[in-house]
Amino acid sequence: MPRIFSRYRSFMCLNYHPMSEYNHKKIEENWRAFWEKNQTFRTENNTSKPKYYILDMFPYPSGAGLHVGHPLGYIASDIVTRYKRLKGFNVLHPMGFDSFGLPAEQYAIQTGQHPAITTEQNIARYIEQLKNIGFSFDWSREVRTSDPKFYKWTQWIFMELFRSWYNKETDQAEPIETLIAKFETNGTSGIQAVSDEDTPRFTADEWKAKPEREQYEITLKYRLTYVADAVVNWCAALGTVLANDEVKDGVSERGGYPVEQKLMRQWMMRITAYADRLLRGLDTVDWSESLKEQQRNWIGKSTGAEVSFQIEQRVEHIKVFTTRLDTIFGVSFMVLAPEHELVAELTTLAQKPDVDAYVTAAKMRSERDRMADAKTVSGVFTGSYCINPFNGERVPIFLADYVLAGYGTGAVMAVPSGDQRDWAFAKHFDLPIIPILDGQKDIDKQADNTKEGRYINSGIIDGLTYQEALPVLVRFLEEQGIGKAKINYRMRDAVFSRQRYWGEPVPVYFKDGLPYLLDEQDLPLQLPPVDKYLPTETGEPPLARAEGWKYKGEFEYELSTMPGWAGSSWYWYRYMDPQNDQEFADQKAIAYWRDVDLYVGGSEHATGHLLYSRFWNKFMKDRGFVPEEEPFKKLVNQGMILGRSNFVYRLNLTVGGTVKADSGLQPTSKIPPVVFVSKTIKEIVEKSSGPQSFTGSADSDRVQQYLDFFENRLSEIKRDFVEKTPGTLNNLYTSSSAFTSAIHVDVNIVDNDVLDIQAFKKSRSDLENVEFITEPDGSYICGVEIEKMSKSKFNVVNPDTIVERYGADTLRLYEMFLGPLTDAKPWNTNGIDGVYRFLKKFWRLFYEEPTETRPGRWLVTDEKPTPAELKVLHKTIRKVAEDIEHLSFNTSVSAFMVCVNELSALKCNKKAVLQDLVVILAPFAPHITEELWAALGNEPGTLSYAEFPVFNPAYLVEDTIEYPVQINGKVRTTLVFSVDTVASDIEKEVLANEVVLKWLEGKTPKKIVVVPKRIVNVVI
RNA sequence: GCCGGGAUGGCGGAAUAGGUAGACGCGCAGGACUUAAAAUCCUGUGAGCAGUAAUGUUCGUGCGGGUUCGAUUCCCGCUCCCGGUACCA
Repeated sequence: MPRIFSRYRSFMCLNYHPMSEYNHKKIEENWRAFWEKNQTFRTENNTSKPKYYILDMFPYPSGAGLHVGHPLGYIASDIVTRYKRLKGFNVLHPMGFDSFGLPAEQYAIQTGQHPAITTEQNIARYIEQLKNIGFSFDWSREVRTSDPKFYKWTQWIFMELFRSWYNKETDQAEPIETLIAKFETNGTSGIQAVSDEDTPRFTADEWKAKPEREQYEITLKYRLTYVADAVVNWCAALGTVLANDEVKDGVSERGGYPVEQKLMRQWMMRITAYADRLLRGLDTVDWSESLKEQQRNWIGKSTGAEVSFQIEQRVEHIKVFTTRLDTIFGVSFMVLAPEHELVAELTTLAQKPDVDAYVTAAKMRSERDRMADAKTVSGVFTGSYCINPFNGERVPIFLADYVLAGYGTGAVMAVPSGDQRDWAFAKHFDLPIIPILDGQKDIDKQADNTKEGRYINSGIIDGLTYQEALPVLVRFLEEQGIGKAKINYRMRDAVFSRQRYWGEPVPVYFKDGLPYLLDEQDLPLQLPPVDKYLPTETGEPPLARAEGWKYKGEFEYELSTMPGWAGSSWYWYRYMDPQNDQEFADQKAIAYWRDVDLYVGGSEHATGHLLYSRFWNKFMKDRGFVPEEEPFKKLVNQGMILGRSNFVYRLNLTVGGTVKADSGLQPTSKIPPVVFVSKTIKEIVEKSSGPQSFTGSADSDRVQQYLDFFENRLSEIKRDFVEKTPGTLNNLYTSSSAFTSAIHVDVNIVDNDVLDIQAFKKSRSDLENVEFITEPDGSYICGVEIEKMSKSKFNVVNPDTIVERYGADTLRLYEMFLGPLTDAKPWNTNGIDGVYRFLKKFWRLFYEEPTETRPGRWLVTDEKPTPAELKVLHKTIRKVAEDIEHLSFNTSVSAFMVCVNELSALKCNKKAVLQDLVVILAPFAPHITEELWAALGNEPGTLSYAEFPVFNPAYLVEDTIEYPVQINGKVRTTLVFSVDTVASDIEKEVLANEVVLKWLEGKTPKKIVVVPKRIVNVVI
């Protein structure tokens, strides 16, 4: 009766606070429903507010659901989003799904279920999980790359790429018509285009005389997307091309079938046209230096020269690219990739068996293996020679698999005195190592790539330095017509075809062997139904299975689909105007949102997604579809969350006994009991039987206690086993080689490395009757290892259980509290209680702790805050605002903790302080703050668009400073001085200090360093 | 192999211009409340040595050097771990 009364009273007395106890479940459910109903986070495309676009790399919706690694970046971006709203920005913060991909296709192959169905289910689960964490996404803008309404525009961009060429003169992409116009007026003369190597030269008249088909064929060599042969991992047994990921140690991961490198007709993207702009653009974006460095290295711009080596007694040349033209007189052999187009011609009859064997072996090795293997030297002599154009020397031509066909010209001029790999090759094949610079040292032991000194054995550049020699060499090259200065890029054109089902169909059909674009009104070209998601028996992609799938009922479609990165290369524009069916996005919306102000995602996308996106963006800018040269102004990589795997140790027991030959007993018929040993026991038993046993240490009593405990338990188990399974074969032996086996155990039934034994037994039917040898106190301690979070390692932690137990606010704070956003960090929930306690303590500033008989009273008053309270508040305002700007969220969480600790100590319940605190905490913990914001008398739901409190430095002014006083760099005491004390006065007082005098021992200090407002150091 | 990143107490981490190493949280230990437990609150907590204690002192930021009055921070040389390496996304 009294309980009901007081609850009723407290409810009536105040404007709004139905809840005096911090009930995260109720609070969070209420506010999530409120936001959804009121569309709190819906974003408009035109307001007078300044725009701010915060983007998360959208996830691939896998079947395992969202794990705690996913939200890390989303929480960070949501904090910035909510902060920017409080700062008066109109923030675009959308979410969607990169929903084409291999896992769904694998699943479809296994189950026969259409990938669209599983993808749909996975997305539904992701959305539910994301909504549970309280992100302020504008869900009305969600996109999915596998939705035909979306991929219609991916296909449209592909078509625009096909309709474009790259004009080096204007340094941008242009419609193919401008190229044709040039052909019509001047032929190929004066055309500076990025194109295939084998473009024919012709005059305007010749062009006009060509038949239409031939004209079209010529333009195909210029378009930004084109068909060419590219090397792929071909697995004949599976009838398909494999991702590098799916190849392990040269064989397919599934099934272990052989994989060979095979050339295949593929759609390519002429990203190399943009190499230099991709490089230059990096200087204009606010990304981490390491990320930019990775992209620079990937693009790999190198300045050098291309030189042609005439093949002896033949008309053909071998072209090589070198960045060290100055070493040309040191060339003692030539190395070609085994796939080089001239291999067959160069191979002499005598060498043919060796060469054939080598080429076949190289086909079996993946590109990465070939590059990674620097230790073994392998190669084969072709039997042919070429001529060094600088000195006329004969140069033997070898093949070696460390030279890759796709890089540069697929040929390398080898200079063993200057390049370690060439040096090793020369040693192996006993080829000459010619010194070329007097500055080279010890070249009989290793290569020396120095540019120091003057040239020797080097014909026209003998006696010159590097700087002097280079122009001489380039002039010679050009005069003799044997080469030219050239800029080379490591980056290659991107393969755009996938021999897969679950991707965007390419909007192309073939007529008389030539590719043509579909009519634009026929977009989207939808994925046709197929009976199976496998390649055909003849090795064609799955789309070949689609029956009657022909363009206009007549022409063959392209059968490959687009790669995973197609949709993600432009998706951020779709969020600006996601429903538009006339354009990929309305130009007005694009003009307003322009680019992404903050992009958050994993560093594993550094060279894939982020290069392709920049490439497409630049292309779209060239063609006038978008306004900005760079799409992502600022970018941060969140660190990977590693899983903390737990292990149980299964005792390796064998059933034994002496079996007489005539006994008829089957030794294998008895299964030993399954026994799990706790970690400490396992370690002690292992150590005590190992070489370094415990002897005479202080621990020896404890060790003996554990050993006795183990022996007793084991005897018990043996006795039980004998009783339950009578017979002669009933002895149990522990293995001496592998005492136990570590087995992954689901981390969700382990708490602080202590196993929930009951839950473990219940988790699988075969574990019901297992035995445990626990610690003497009855607990079972698990082993620990940090590894990648993955379902197969049973270390995936699902955010749902944490949200259920602690609430989304705690999850959000805890993920941020784990450490710096950009660091990789192991996930463990050991500290989560501390964050939860913090929220409860924060709540206690507003509500008294409830007792058995009555709920907690509302404590907040309208009293004027004291200077001490204002100091705490403003210190926190400054720290949190700074931290958010620097994306240092772990430190702001601890700043909140310090603030609440201090306000609790001051017993501060004043609205003037607490209301500001609610606002600055809101981006981190939106639910609890919405609740308290309303309880403080504000209109529910208005917190998201409130105003971030302004920091007032006046509250933080100090009039004294505590100086640490060091002797020889070690702090020995501290002294307090008023802020305006001059250095000489400080010095005087420091020298009079008794601690300092003690250390001086009567000597005069050598030096006294006084750093104003910082520190004093006395050097003795 | 190549490119990029990282390493600080028992654990996650802090020290944002080279200036008191270990903020904050977890864990642990002791205490208060309780029949008890949970929850909550209070105190202590890098390691060693000396001291009843206050305290003093030495060592200490992966390893080995260097620059500096002073280095977790800057430089040189290593070790180990992680990411990427062109069809995972």
